Amino acid sequence: MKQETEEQQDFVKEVTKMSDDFDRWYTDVIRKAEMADWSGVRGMMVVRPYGWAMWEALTRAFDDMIKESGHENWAFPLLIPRSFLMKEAEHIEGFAPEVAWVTKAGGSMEELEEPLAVRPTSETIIGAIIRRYIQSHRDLPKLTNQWNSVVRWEMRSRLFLRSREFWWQEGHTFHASAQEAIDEAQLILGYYRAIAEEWLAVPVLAGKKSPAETFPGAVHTLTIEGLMRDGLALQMGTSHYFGQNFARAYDISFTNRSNELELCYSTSWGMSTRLVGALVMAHGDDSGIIVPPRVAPIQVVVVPIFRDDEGQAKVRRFIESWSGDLRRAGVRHRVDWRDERPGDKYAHWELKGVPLRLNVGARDADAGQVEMVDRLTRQKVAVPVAGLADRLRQELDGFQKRLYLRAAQFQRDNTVELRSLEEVVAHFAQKGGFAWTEWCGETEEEARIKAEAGGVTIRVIDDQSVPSGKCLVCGRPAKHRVALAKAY
RNA sequence: CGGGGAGUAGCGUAGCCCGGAAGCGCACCUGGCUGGGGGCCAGGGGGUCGCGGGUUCAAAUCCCGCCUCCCCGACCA
Repeated sequence: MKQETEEQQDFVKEVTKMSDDFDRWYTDVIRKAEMADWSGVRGMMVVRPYGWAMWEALTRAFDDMIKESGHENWAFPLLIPRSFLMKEAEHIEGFAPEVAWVTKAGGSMEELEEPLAVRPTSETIIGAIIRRYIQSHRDLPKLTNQWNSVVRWEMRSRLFLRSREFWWQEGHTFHASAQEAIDEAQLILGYYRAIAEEWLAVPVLAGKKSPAETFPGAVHTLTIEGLMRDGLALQMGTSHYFGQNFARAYDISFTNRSNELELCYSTSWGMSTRLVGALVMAHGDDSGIIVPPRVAPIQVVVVPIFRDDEGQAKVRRFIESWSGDLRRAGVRHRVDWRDERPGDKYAHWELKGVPLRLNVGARDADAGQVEMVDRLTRQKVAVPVAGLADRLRQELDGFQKRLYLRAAQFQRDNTVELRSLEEVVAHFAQKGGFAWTEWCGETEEEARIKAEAGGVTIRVIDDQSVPSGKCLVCGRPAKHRVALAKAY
């Protein structure tokens, strides 16, 4: 009895193993890595510096991309009058269940004349406002974006993946032609793909969503879907083409070259702090998370090893002789001078997913080298300090690539080709991952898949390839090649 | 929002059934030995037992209400 208790206590000290309980592992690791926490306000998270820094890396990367293609950042109101929100019927119907309302305000809690919605997304308020700035085709395209947080009254929350408040960017663009807007949505999807694959090292499937999964009010929705290590898919960014739906609802029109009044074509697109959760779930292992170098707040951690004051001074001088080079070379690094044992520090930084660790002791100082340990392979190699900064940059680059290849291999290993609903049901009863198949395009058939295969949905439609076979459900000629998965 | 479980020091928990001095492990502080993969010894500090009310001589423990968290569903970036 006593032993059992001690074992349990020993166990809880550690992070839950990923293979034992993925959900518990996920929460444990995010909290122990000091990325985020629950706040005490139901469903609302606090993002801690280590997690926020990863989001910041993504925001900088994406902000650069959209600025390059002419987008501008705006700030639009947090609160949206009910009347604004109500104008696009399909849109409000889609969001109604998860909107939080402000109905009272001021010291005496006076009832407001008109309830204000806390934005769940800003199509409506931006639509209502942007019309003032658009008169002529010369005012188009209007390419807006804002970095903000939004509130959705979710019933069930998970750190980063689903919280009642989350941080994101929402882009909203207005164009003079349908084709231009369609191209815009596609352009942004490409950016999201780059963020996922080149920055987060997560390979994704990209394509259209099925009508049932299309954003409320959109003509079509584009998505990128990544695969997490538990076999569930995760939507990592979406881009919507609205046609003239929102322009019609909000009367956003312009005078075209022929001096006729015409409704704008619009898009919207977003990626959120969910991506930080994606990084955790796509790369983590039993030791903790693994952060892709390009978004890592700390790319290289230096662990000094010494016995006494004299040894410490020696190691310190040695580290100082090259750490300036790392800084100048843009290698984000930290020297861990905490008064802990080396083994403690190793475990600590592995949990936090720092890609490279340099162990540096007196012997290394004498030899003019450091011991470099890789978070992925755990292999230790001696590296001379001459040219260290360049070497580390190469290593980080290689690490980023290996991390991507590892995730790509995982995706390949967990992707199958299926032909019938029976096969789908049988497959997803056993495993996760993606399953390519062909579908007739009917919403009822899609609903049957979801119902019979326990929540399996169409994640993406691959419009590039032409289907040759029959619908997996009804057997009629297929219209689309689609990837199925269980998803978050 | 429906069904189930839980909230005791920073973290993880015992105690609750059967009311009667709030304990343990980790973390933290001090000193010492240590130091190349989670080390050891000694001493020490830290608690509105989630919040509010009730029952009782007495409540962490029983009763009522609320808040928060976890799991399962329906909803979802």
